[in-house]
Amino acid sequence: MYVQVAVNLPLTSGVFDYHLPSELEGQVQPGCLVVVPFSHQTVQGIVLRLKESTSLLETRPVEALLDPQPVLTKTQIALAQVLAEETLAPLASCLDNMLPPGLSQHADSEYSLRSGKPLKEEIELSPFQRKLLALIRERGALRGRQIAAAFPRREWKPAAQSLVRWGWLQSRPVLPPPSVRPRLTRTVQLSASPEMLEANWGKLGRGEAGVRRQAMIRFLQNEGGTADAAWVYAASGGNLADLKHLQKLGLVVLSEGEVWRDPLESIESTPQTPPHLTSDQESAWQQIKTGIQLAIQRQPISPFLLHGVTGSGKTELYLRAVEETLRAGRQAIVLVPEIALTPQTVRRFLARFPGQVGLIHSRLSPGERYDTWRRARQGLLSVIVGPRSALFTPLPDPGLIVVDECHDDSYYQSENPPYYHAVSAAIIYARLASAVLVLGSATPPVHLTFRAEREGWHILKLPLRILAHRQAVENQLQRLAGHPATQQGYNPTQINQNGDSAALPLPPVQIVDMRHELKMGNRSIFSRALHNALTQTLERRQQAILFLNRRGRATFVFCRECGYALRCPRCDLPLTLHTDPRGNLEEILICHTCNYQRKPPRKCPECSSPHFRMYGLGTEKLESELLAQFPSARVLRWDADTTRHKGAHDLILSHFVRHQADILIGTQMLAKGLDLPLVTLVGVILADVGLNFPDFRASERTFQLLTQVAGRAGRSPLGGEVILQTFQPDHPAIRYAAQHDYEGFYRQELAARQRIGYPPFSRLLRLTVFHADAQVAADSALLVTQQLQRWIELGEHHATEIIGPAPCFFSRQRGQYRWQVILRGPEPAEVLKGHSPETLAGATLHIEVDPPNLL
DNA sequence: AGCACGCCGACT
DNA sequence: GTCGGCGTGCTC
Repeated sequence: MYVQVAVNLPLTSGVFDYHLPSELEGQVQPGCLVVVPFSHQTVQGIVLRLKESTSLLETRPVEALLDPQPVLTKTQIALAQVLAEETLAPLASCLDNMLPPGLSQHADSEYSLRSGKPLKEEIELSPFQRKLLALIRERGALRGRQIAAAFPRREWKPAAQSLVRWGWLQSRPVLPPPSVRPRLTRTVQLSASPEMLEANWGKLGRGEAGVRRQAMIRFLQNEGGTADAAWVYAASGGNLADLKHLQKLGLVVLSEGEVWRDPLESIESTPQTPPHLTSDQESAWQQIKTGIQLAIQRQPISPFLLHGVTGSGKTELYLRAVEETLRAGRQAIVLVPEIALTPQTVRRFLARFPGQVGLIHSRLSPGERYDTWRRARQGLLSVIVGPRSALFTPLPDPGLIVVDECHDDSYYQSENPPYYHAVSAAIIYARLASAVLVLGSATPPVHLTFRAEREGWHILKLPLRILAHRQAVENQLQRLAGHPATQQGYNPTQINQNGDSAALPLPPVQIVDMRHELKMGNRSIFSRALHNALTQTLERRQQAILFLNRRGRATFVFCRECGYALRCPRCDLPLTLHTDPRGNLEEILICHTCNYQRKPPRKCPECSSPHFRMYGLGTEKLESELLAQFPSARVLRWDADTTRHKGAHDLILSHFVRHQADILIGTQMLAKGLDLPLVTLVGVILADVGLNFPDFRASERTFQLLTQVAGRAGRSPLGGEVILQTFQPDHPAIRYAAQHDYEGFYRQELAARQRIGYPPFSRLLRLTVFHADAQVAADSALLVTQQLQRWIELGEHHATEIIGPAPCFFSRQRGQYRWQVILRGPEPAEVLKGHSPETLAGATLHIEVDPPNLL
């Protein structure tokens, strides 16, 4: 019997045949994690399939089976194969990505000191070589991973290899065992009759040991005969040696049982009865329900795009869909952007399906993660809630996949291969598993709506916000009664009664033209309108949110009088201000897509204003300005800087929800699904920030963000308003967001994309070159571009064009300079078929298919 | 990921 | 002449 194995080496796409030794015959199935010899090393691998025969003359044997059960289902293997093809990532990286951290291990080398006389004196070694030698002298034999950890971001390999060559060190290949294991507990059972105990009492031992062992027996008698060993130790002061002694006397039986590490064990959840649906929800629900029933009969179901405004009750539909799926004996996966930012959604799943939910998040220990994964594999968990990686939980028969807030950036994996989008992966997985896919968002990505229209997906709409159900409305009013916040601003006629529930209009949005403010002599970052609204909010003792999307480097060049931002004549994307890379200390404007360059103009080309300059503003500056103008306000800042520590999210949010602060300043975290009842004012300090990012989706992202942020206001009977400050009040992203008009934005954005030939009217492939040396990065990018040019000509891919090379917008990350080349066309990945550009750059190269941004 | 193989330039 | 640089290709 032979097996086809994908070996776990990051850069191998190939599969290899091995034979099964007789002791493993019958044990190994597709999806099993095995250890195989590979060249001179030993590596992990995944069995893809069993084979009766092989075309090879000779095969090597599978060395070991690491888990008696398959670690991947057949559907997952199929998913990995499709994913590898579509993302141009090695198959090994796709398979590895599906295993829980700690289970999969990569082959490594272990370096240790070597006896005998080295070929070179110690003085002749380089300083770093001596440092490495000292480390191994101090700590003994070390694996490559450990050395890498000791010298972060340092090229240690050449030094280690030199030391091996000179005879100072020796290396041997090793494969570490999985670092996660099932946790076992020892249990003790009293196995002797009272008479037998009596007879053996004298043999328990003298002195303290005897006392301890007697205490053990008494404790077990009290416990009814059986107990956890840990409890026995605690009650008696004894240890394992004592128990072993008792076992020898035949008084107790020791056994080992497996326990699950369950992070949700201590969370109490109150089961909740499902609320009634509004008529919109009801009609959407009927369609999803039909889909789930058809999926049970293994009929192919096209995805559901659930477009529901903030607070329209999408989560209730997810809950019902899960319920229906579980009823059919299948399981469900619910993807959420980030657990820390969506605690309210997560809590509802825990409450509705007590004991059946497995929650995955970054704070889980590897052991907890592993156990959640194993319980899912066993069919002991039916609902998995988590981030994009939760999609790869080995459920036996997933019947439903929900992607909540499917527009969220965190669904894209950009750190390591495979570079994939969880929505694209979910579409593939749902098809392979005959599962229903529900993609929910208040602002579905343009390309998804486009695809939904063209491919005939089910588009479900929830255009109305649910205030709450009648009882909840009344409870809330009662709770707020007497609170100063309710004295003004509550207008009951705003609430439209609709059957059993109430719908609430979306909050009115006022656009404030900051150019006009400047003309009127107001140079503050607060417009007069926002200043007044803040004053009123504070007087009424209500709460406000101030939003400033200062993501990364949000400095850009535009005219403060007319709002004009200089754009690239070739790409129609905003130019970014830099110091000249040629090192002459001059400032220069660069297009981060095609590398067009020009000098910054002294005055605005549009209106000749001299106020044409770089503009930078962050949340910190905003906080100090706010405190200067409203000294009595209690201000909280919620951004990446203030949430570094564990639990910071919860702390800041609960502080604000309990009204221990009046104003919450934040970045895009504020756009997630928060329900903050007392917030009546949302102020967007500068809506333009994201607009001027040099990216084809800048406008879309700005629209999404503004729409989501505006949705935070007025979610209670108190009502609410949104003030949106901007230098470009006529920009479609801002205009349509202010009108809560998704359809309008979608149509105009689609037209704009078609004009400039960007997705969904073309596909993009991005090659990003990284190197610590700026010159090397630039040179390799050019080399890559020339090679692409040749491949395009050779393969006659005339529909594919090359854009760039150009430095990336974030031109330096973690000390590495970044350059990019874009391929654009109907199928740009075709150009790379049969080639491997990774090997020609002299620098690290990342290849992304359908990159969600070009920053 | 390693490591052998192989083809060029700088030393004995 | 050889030692060693790292580009290329292979590992069932």
